[in-house]
Amino acid sequence: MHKINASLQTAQVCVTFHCFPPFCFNPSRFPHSLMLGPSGVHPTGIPHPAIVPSSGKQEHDQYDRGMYMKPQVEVKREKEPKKPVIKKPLNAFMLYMKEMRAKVIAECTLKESAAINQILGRRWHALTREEQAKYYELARKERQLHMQLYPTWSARDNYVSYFKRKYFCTFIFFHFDFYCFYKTTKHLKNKKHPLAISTCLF
DNA sequence: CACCCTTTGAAGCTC
DNA sequence: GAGCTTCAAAGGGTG
Repeated sequence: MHKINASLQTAQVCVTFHCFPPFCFNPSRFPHSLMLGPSGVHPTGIPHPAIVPSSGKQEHDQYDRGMYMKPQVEVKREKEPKKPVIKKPLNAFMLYMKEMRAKVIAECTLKESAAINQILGRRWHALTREEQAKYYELARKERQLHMQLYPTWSARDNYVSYFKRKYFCTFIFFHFDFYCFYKTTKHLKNKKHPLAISTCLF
């Protein structure tokens, strides 16, 4: 009927309701200030990682200049072209991970990204200031390039605030409670479904 | 098949 | 402005 995933440890909350398709929560449904055309080519015509075809899975090559574009596979609507999303520029650690991941996989014969990232996190801290500086500089250049290509882009374009999530949860719980209440009272008149209490908790 | 896990850093949000 | 939250990448694991 419904599925609620709440990960407090990572402070990332995801709510998916299968029983109420119109209310299905999806960050991509929030408007983005800057979208690219179907070809994935930026209006400036300058090739960049942010530019990737709107269809198909994201590809990762050696210097993936399409890494800023993410096809909105979350939105499942037929006859509606999937609009690409301009992604955040990678920070220093992300650039380091991208470069060293293959090496760690080869060394440790691991494939699970969570474990690999733990190793990369430890190795990152083991780097000297000079070694880290190389990646900070790379990240700075990436941000500069990103800013040049997408001057109107903001990280908030891909940002779903806690308020929005909380507000949405309240909204769907209210409707879910109402649904349960309705289903219950169809058989048990004058008995309120206990789930209805959850609405008050928000 | 969508989401979790796991990391750091940048940027957004809230108070 | 401090402190918290989200999202960038990755891909095996999970429900």
